[in-house]
Amino acid sequence: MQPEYPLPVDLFDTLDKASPIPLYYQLATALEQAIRDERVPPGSRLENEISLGNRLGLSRPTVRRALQELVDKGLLVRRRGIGTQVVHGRVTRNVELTSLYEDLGQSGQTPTTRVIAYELGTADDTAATELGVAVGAPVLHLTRLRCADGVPLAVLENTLPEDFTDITREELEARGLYQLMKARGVSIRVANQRIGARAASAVEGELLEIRKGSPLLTMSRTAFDNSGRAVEYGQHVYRPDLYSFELTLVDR
Amino acid sequence: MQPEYPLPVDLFDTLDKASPIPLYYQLATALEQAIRDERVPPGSRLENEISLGNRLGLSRPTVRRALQELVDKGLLVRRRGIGTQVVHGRVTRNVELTSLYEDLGQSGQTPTTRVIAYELGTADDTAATELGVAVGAPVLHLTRLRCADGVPLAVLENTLPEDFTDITREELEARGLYQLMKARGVSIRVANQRIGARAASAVEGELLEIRKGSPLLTMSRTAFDNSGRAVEYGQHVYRPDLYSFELTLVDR
DNA sequence: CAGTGGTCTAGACCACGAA
DNA sequence: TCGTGGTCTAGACCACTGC
Repeated sequence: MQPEYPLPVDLFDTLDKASPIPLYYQLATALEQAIRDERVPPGSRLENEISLGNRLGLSRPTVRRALQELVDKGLLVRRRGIGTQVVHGRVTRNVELTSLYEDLGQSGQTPTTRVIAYELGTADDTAATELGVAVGAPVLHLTRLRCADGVPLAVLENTLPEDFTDITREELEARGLYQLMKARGVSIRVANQRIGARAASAVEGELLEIRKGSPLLTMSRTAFDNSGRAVEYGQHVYRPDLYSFELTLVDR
Repeated sequence: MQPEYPLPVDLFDTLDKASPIPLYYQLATALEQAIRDERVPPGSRLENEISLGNRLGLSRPTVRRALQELVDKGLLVRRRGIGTQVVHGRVTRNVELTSLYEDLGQSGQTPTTRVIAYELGTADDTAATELGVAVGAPVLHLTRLRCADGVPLAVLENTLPEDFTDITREELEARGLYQLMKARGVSIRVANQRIGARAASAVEGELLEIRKGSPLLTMSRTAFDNSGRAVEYGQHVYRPDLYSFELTLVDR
């Protein structure tokens, strides 16, 4: 069996039992950073959870919860009777429940938005089904062009329920949609997405500065807030040379 | 506050404490089925976890774990001080760690496979990086055409490490790759995927019976087994009119 | 056999939201 | 003030692995 890798104790000096941040989260974050920095090498076998808990002054369930977080992110692999190992190979980021606007900002690009259409209308069949409102109910229709460092990247079409009609064009050009919704006390908890591809229409080609008929990456999404209500339906298209989706799948 | 929805007790008659199947899993499965069948209506508020545990003869952590499974799947939403609610709106399936072959079978279609290329070769730069082997190391290169009910659906290119060279063309035409690997004692635990789009090449167009230059949905994936070793690198292209990816994102 | 992770219990205290 | 979920503890038994 592979010998266990002694986790540097100083990794966990940052654990603060008085902090409002949960202990399992503090531990998971510290360990994740150590793995990403390769201070804990790929493939190495970690110390068992009981002994780790003793060294850290944490109970076993707390340690387990921290490790499970990293298993779910695809960074660790555990086997009964064997132990816990760091996955070989590059660790990648993941599709998360963030907006494109924030994603771009975090990857060092400057996002800008142009509002193409902004209209109070009524829900068509698709929008009504996705948002769980009646056909013909008042909704807000948005079409935005999102650019990164000035290069057109995506056309974002969204339908929102009536209570977001106080969002202005100016706000939409300055911030991401999720930020604006959050500022109104609505935070997104769950989203169902479908990712596909199709050819660009003439209008899409013009907006994205590509030829009509070229491939587009498509994503349609319905998002729900923390009470389970549908608060957004979107149909987005992306330039595939500039954007793609990354995700990590874990068997559990 | 919304009144709580009394979970039908008979839903949980199937709980079997003697079964080797974990109790939290039995409960999660039973409840998921009840939600999908709308025996528990969308938006309804569930009974609190303590009382649920008492009624079922389970401890609170066990009940919590079952509920958390469904939160992670996007079926439930929980709020402190409020309670647990079923998400509104359609419940969708998810991208899971299964092969296309199994996916098609489960959705009632008949998958078939034609092996286009089968060669023992050496790892190029990309494959070596992804699989974590040396450049020039012996690997198995596969190209397969996957059809559903006789209609060409995807071209699957894969690179496997040396120890899978006993997989035959005949096996590949009869089963999915993951099934063959599992039969050899290798089960896939983690996979990193990137989903994008591009135009079809002439060869791809011919295989998939579409025009050269039409849009393709692309997926590249590196998969790891339960010891964290990379066991597969694949570059797949799909006909976007016949295939798309569904996923559920949850904020945690 | 000894060591590992997987499951389960019984209870405690806390933070948040609603009444 | 009360009920809810969120966190944490201390311990138990089991299943699987490798020696």
